[in-house]
Amino acid sequence: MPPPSDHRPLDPSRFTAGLNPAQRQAVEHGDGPLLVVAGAGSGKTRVLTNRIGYLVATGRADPSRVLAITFTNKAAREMQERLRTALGSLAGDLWVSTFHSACVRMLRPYADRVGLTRAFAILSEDDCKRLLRDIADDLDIDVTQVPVGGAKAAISAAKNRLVDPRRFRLEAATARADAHARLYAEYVARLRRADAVDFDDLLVHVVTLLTEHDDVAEHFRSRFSHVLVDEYQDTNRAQCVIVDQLVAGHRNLCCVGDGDQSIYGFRAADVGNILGFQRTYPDAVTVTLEQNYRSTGTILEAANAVIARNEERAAKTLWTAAGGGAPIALRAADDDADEASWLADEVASLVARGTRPGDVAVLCRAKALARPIEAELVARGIACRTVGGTPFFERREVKDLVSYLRLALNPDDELAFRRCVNTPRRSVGDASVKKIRAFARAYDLPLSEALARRDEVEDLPQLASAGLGAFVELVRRVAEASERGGPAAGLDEVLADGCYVQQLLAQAADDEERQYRLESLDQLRAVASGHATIESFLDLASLATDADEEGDPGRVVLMTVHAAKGLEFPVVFVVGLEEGIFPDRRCLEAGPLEEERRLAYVAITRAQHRLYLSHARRRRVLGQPVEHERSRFLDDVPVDLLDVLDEPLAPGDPAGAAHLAAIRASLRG
DNA sequence: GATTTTTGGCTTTTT
DNA sequence: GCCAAAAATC
Repeated sequence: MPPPSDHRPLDPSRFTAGLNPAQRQAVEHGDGPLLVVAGAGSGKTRVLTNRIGYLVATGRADPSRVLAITFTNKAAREMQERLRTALGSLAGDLWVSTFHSACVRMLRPYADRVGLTRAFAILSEDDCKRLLRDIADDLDIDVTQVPVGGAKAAISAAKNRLVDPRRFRLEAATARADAHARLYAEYVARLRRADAVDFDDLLVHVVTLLTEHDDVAEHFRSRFSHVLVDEYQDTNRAQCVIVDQLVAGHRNLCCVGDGDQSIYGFRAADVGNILGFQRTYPDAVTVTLEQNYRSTGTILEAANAVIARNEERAAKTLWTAAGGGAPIALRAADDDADEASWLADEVASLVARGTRPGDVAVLCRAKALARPIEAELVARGIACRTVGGTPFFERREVKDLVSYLRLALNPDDELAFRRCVNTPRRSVGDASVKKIRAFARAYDLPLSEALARRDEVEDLPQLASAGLGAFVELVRRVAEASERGGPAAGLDEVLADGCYVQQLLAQAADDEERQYRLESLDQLRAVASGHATIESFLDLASLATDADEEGDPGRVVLMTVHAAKGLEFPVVFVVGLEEGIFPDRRCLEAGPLEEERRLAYVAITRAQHRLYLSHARRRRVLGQPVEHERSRFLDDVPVDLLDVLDEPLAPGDPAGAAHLAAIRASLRG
């Protein structure tokens, strides 16, 4: 007798209905490695989601043994939701998450294997840099010669390439690299001592678990029967090893990606992973999705023309069944202000003709380029929002309060301690903190122990000692309250006497800021109350980013091209298309521009119906106006696709300018 | 020890 | 041109 079931049996055909042959092949593929090379807008998310649904519906996979990896938390949430709709209650058991969240889940139970406790803290970028600054100080490294930002980037790249401090040191060829090597070694040691990890460690430690602890590796290999990875072109060495290790037994691996959209090389992403997939898995089936369902023929033709100039790529040409559509508007502005004002005019006119502001996106190479445009839109009363401001969990007031929870969980968390020990003020200044730290270091005591024995610290002012007493007591109460009522109760304990709020409001410049800060606190409390334990709340706080926020149909959205990856908009403006800006100056100096070109390709392929491109002859960079030629990527777009607004095709060529002016005059007349 | 002023560094891009 | 950290001052 078949087991009783609460829900109707799922019909697998619902996951293949309406697919084109290539999509269907990918969804129906049986066991073994599968690579889906999916051009922009070719329905790759749909394929991935339907494949999971199909595996479950045909009974080939138990949902609780499927691991799906996405690039952002938002993508994970969306896929989770789609699957929940399609699979009903069955979807609840699926693991859909980013690499980093999945690694946290895998690492916590086995933290002791890599020298951590289960309660290890995940440090933010800020915390890491602060730690590096301390280390540089102790090692007598001059941070004006070796900026910590650069050091952090170098260390991060090394970790993602699985280069340990020893090898890093051997490969260090310059004085700066040598300084980085010394910082790296000490940084790793201190993180471990602090029972803390940075983002990259999440991957590195899981690699260690999977390659050096056979029982753990075995556990996870049998834990998951199918592994699916989205945006595979942006995986790095560490992530690649994790995936390979996880599927080492069954080899049920499905990777989806597009080498042409690999834009995270600076974060150690390695296009080689996707280009070499077939070499790693010689029996892999490769399915290529070339039909685009997103953009007009004109937009696609422009995108193809731009990307075709790259040499390191798998040949692939997107096509669409849609018509040509409107030409691409190209605007040459005098300066950044002119560009902003033109853009605002265009948006206003689009909106007047019925376009919803939320259907319009403005994309730029770097965040700073969005500022003048945002200012202009606001001045014109056009609602907009910029993705990538200070993320919620990086806001001062949020970090202050989260630090209390971190300390409640781990009383030895020194970075959290320094952040909130004197916030609100309790007469424990820098000098007193230094004394405590020196004391702890001298006797090799953990922070909590040093605090308990603060009477033995020399020259600790009476006031500071009393303040520390009150502080330790408060943290104890926070821990207690959190134990009883979750992290929200812990936060309430911090806020109970009102000192923190009072000080926060006193420091605010105006009422608007006060309002904003109070809202942050409310939101934080709301988020915290959704978690039963400090641990789960802190994991979220460490891994959440503001790209996770939902769109608003009433607002034009401004963002970087990186932030726009995976999104689509009916109307797209790509601004700042200038040599030195896009492509970026450093990349121009660094050599081949393949990644910059891919970035341009990603930008163009976000557009569904209308695409606007612009560049400014003069632009303020770090305050000073700088002259820029227009971007080479503009010259790659076939002229017949363009509607040139106000611009001679060859800048600085008087004949060309006169020629076009004549054409325009004749058109007007 | 706290508050204000000054400097300096920085901008690619982010989980 | 902006922000954060160091220095100068109260």
